[in-house]
Amino acid sequence: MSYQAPRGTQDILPKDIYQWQTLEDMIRQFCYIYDYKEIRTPIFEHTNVFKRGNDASDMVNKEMYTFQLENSSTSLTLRPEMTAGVVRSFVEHKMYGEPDLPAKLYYVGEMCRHERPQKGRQRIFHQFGVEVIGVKNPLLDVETIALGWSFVSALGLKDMKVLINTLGDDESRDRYREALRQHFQNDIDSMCADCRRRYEQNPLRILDCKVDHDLAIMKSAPRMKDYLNEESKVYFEQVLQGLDALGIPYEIDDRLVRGLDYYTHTVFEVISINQEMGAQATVFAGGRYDGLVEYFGGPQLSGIGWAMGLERLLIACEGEGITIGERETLDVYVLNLSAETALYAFTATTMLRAAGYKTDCDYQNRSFKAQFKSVERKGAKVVLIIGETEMENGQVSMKRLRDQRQEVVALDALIDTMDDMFAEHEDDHHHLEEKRSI
RNA sequence: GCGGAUGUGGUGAAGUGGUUAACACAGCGGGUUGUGGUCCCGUCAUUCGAGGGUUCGAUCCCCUUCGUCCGCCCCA
Repeated sequence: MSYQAPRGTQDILPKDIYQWQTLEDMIRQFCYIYDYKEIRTPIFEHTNVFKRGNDASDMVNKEMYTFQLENSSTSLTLRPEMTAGVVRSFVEHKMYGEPDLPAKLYYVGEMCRHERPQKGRQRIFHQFGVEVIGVKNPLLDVETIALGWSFVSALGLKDMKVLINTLGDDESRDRYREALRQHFQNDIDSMCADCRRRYEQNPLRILDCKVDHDLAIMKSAPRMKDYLNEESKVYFEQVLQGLDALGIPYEIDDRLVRGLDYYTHTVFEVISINQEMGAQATVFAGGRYDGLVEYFGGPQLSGIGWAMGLERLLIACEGEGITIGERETLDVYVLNLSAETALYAFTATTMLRAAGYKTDCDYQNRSFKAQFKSVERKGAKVVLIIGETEMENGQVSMKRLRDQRQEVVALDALIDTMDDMFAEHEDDHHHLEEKRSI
């Protein structure tokens, strides 16, 4: 093999595409009901859209596909996430000036991160996500979570868990970060290398260290909730009350801090506890961001959003034995018996297609047997058999697979006969209506 | 970025330093010159991820490289 797709990327082949199409259809239906509008932003942005001065996350600092064209001084980056691009767009198009805020947006698209691939982690992967920007109301935190939760529930996923926490506002978080630094100050040198790094970059992440998890110093570490100011505390309580009211189960996890630097207040992570998930169990996750709109030059408006890894969602579905979408079938297969009748058969095929019947035929002059196997593989409901006799008489032989009924009809009467035949059976009829309505 | 496993036809897989690379499924052809799903027969990898090296000779030994899988890290 001389050419292969780059590491961590994959082709989604026709045999699997129905899953993706079904998933995307469902996503659009859900967002339609919640009155969220789709937004499509560029697949690359100016690097500084993602790389913002204070950002210490690995995603931004180590995993971005950043490039610069030879005769240009502009640095561009393939998007590793959508939130930054969406907020940039929100500000650039002054959506904050539109009536009926908040802007309720959703997207589906591929993201690029230069990570080491493993189960549930690829270099190009698909995310479905929502962003609600312009109004700060705990009910919107609840609404976004509810949208995602009802979506995964509608798919039939049961092994799901909502973990939630609050980081408070900037003031609360700064005070907490300082408290953590002081707490670990004397012991940090004896802790693991990762923790020493986190101590500098993001002390909050020390708390979910797996290596040093059992140290006494961990257990005695200060808790976020003790550093929340009144406003932050009330906000979080209102979010939880909303979730209670909707009957969405959750666990408060005060070690949940999230990796992206822009989060404030609510942060959450919805994980699958299914065995098949491997090490990457987070299906969708997100939080509120108070400072981003302003960062991009807009007014001081808050937003909330989450992103869902669609490959991970499919793994979770597979783990729970959920199949998405149905096998495609064919209305008619046109079986041609000789090279001499090929054009006649092709004409019949074209007539059926023009009438809205999903039709395919043979292009290889294969044997009767081989063609009939195609009929089965493709799940055709009706097979048209065309040989020299039919052609000479301007007819076709039409066989309905359901009851093996076969008749010879004039080519001119083919479509009428098909319509009658399909109308007899309710499922077939339904199928026909669907086709006709296109 | 670190660690471990792995790579033979469309698929699932045997295999050995020595000339024709098992077997099964799928495909295709035929038995049944025009009615399938069963059965029978035939056919189907100058080639063992790629590139180099050792050797009289390498799919099997060595090196490099690429991909895949799993874990760490990180994240969706």
